[in-house]
Amino acid sequence: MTAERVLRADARRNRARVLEVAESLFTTQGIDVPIEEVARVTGVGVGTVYRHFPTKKDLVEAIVAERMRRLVEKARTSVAQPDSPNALFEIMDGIVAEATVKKHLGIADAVQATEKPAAIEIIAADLRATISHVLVAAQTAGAVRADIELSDVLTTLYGLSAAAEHYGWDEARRHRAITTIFDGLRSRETSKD
Amino acid sequence: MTAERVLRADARRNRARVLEVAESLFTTQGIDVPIEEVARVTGVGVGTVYRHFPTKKDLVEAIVAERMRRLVEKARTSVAQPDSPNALFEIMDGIVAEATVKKHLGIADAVQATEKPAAIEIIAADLRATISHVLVAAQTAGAVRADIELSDVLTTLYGLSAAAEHYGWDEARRHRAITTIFDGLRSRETSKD
Amino acid sequence: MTAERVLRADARRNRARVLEVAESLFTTQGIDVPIEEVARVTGVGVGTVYRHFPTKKDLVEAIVAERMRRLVEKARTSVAQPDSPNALFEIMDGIVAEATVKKHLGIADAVQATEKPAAIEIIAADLRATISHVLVAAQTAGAVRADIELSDVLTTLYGLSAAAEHYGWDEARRHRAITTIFDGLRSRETSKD
Amino acid sequence: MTAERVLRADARRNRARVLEVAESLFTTQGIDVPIEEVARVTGVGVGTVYRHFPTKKDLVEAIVAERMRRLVEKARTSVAQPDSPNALFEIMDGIVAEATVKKHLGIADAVQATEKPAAIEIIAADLRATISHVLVAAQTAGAVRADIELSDVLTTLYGLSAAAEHYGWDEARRHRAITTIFDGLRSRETSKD
DNA sequence: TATGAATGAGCGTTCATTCAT
DNA sequence: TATGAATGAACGCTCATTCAT
Repeated sequence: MTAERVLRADARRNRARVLEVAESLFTTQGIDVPIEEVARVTGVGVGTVYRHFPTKKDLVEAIVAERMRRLVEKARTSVAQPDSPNALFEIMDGIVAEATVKKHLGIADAVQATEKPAAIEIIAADLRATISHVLVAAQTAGAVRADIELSDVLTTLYGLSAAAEHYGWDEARRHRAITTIFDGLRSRETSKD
Repeated sequence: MTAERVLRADARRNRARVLEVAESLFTTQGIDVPIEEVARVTGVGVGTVYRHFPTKKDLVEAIVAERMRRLVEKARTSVAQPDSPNALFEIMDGIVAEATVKKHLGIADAVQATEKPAAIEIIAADLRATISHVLVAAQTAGAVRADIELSDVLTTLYGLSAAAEHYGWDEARRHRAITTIFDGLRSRETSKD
Repeated sequence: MTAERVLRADARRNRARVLEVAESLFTTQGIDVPIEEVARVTGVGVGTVYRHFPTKKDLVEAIVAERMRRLVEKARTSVAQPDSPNALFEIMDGIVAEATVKKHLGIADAVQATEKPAAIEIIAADLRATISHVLVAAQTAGAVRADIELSDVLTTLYGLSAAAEHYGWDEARRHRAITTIFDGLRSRETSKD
Repeated sequence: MTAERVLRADARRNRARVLEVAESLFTTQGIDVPIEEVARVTGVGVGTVYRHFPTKKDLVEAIVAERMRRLVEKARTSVAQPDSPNALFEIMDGIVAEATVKKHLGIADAVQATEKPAAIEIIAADLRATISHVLVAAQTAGAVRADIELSDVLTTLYGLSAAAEHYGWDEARRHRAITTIFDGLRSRETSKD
C-alpha cells in the first residue's frame, strides 16, 4: 500500500513534469514539436507520455486547461479586492500578461468556448462568470458604460491577448494598451457618431 | 508572340486558380492542408502547383502578399476621401473586415514586419505608411489623441483582426468593436488614473 | 527546300549542342542532372531535347556511343603506326586518357558489351577488333607474351580506366600505371608461381 | 537489465538484417533501390529502417564501412602469415574477391579516402596502413620492385576491384589477373622504355 | 518544329501511436 | 508500470515524359 502510494506519487510527478516540459516546448517552438522530443527532454520514454496523455490532443488540452486554471486563480484574486473598476483592469491585465509570454498555444482561444473539450469549457465558464461578476460591479459603480456586455470584454481580451502574444509586450506596453482600451469602455456622455 | 501570350495566359489562370483554392482551403482548414489536396481541388496535378510555387512556404507567402495587396488597395480608397477621421475608421474597418472571413492565415500578422520575406515586407511598409498618413491627418484635425502612435494603431488592428478571425464577426459586431476602440483613441481631456 | 535544309542544319546543330552540354553536365555532376537542366543550359526547351533523344536513356547512350567513336578513332590512328608494341601502348593510353577526364559516365563500361544497346555494341565490337588486331601484331613481334588474351587486355583497360576516372590521373600518372602494367604483359620467362 | 539486453538484441538483429538486405539489394540493383523496398524485403516497416539509419546516406555508409571492416580483417589475417610476398598477393586477392560479388557500391572507392565520412576514413586508414606494412616487407624481401609506392598498389587494387565487380570474376579469373599484375610489380632489371 | 506548362508516379523522410519486453 | 522499438500513413518535393499551343 505504501509502495503503491509511492508509485502513484512518482506517476503524478511524471505527469507534472511532462506537462511542464510540453508547455515549455510547445510554447517556444510550436505544437509541431514531436511527442518523442517531449519525452526526451522530460527524461522518460514516449510510452510514459502516452500513459498520461493518450493523445497529443489530450496533452495540448491539458496544458490549455492548466493555463486557464491559473487565469481563473488570478481573476479570483483580483475580485477579492474591494475597488471593482480596478478589479476589472487587474483581471484583464493578468490574463493578457499570461498571454504575453506564452505563444503558439492560443491562450487567447481558451477564453471563449468554441468546440472546446468539456473539461476546458467548465473552467472557461468559471472564468467568464468571474469576469461577468466584476463587470457588473464596475457598471453598478458607474465606472464602466452600461452598454458594455460580457462578450465585449471577452472579445477585447482575445484581441489584446493575441496582440500581446504576437508582439511579446512588456508590462509598460501592456498597461498602455489596456489603459487605452479602458478609455473606450469608461462611462461618459460618449460617442455621438 | 500572340501564341506565347496565350500560353502565358493559361498558365497565369492556373496560377490564379491555385492561389484562390489554396487561400480558401488554408483559410478554412488551416495550413496543414496537403498540397496534394490543393492540387486536387484546383483540378491540376501537384506538379503544376509546384511549378508556380516551388515550396509550400512560397504558396503561403503568395497568399499573404495577395491579401496584403487587397488591404493596401482598400486603405488607399479610404485615403482618397476628404474626411480624415472617418478615413482612419474606414481603413481599420476594411482591414478587419478582410480578416473576418479569413482564418488560420494570420492576415493580422501581415500588418507587422517580423521576419517576413522581402516581397511582403515591401507591401506591409506601404500599408503602414498609408495608415500613418491617415493617422497624422486625424490627429491634426483633432479627431484622435495626439499621444497615439502608429504602433498603437497597428497593435489595435492586430487585436481586432485576430478577434474578428476567431469569432467570425459580422459587420454590426465589427462596427461595434471598432467604435468602442475609437472611443478610446478619440481626443479629449482623458484618463486621470 | 533550301529552307528545309536550313532547318535540318539547325536541328542537327541543336542535337549536337544538347549532346555536348549533356556530356559535360553528366560528366561533372552525374547522370542525375535533370533533363530540364540540360535543356536550360543548352538554351532550348525540354521538348527539343526529347525530340532528339526520346528518352533520357537514349541521350546517355548517345553520349557513350560518341565517346566510343572517339576511342575507335584514336585506336585507328595508333594502328596506322608501324611499331606495333608501341601501338598497343598508345591505344591503351588513348582510351585511358579519355577516361581520365570523364567521370560518372562509365566510359570504362562502354568497352565491354554487356546488355548494351545494339548501336553501342557495334562500335564496341569495332574497338575490340582493332585492339585484337594490334595485340596479335605485338605478340607476333614477340613484344607481348603469347598467353595474353584479348579479354585480358580489355579487362586491364577497364581497370585502368576506372582508376583513371576515379583518381583523375594526369598524364605522368597514367603513363606510370600503364608502363607498370605493360611490364606484366611483356614477353619473358616470367611467373613460376 | 536482462530484459533490456533482450530488447537490444532484437533491435540489433533487425539492424543487422536491414544491413544485410540493403547490401544485397544495393549490390545487385544499385543504390536507387527505394528504402521502402529494403524495408519490404527485410520484413519491417520503413520506420524501422529509419530508426537504425536516419538517412539513406547513413545506410549506404554503414554498408561500406561494414565491407571495409571485412577487408581489414582479411588483410590482417594475411599479414599474420610469415611469407610476405604471398602476403601482399593474399591481401590483394582478398580485397578483389570481396569486390567480385558486390556491384554498384564501389567497394573499391572505399580503399581511397575521398571526402568519406570520418568513420569510414578511420577504417580505410587502417587498411592502408596494413597494406603499406606488407608492401614494405615484400620490398625488403626483394620480392617487389623498390620503386613501387603504396599509391600504386591502391590504384591497382581499385582497378582490379572495379574490373572484378564489373565482370563478376570467378576465382580463376581473379588469380590470373592478379598474377599478371604481379609480374609487373615484381623485382627485376625491368623496363628500359 | 520548338516551347514549356502540365502531369503524376515515386521517393525520402517524419511522427503519432501501438505493443512486446 | 516504464521503455523504446516498430509501424505505416501521410507529406513535401522531384523529374521523366507528354502534349497543347
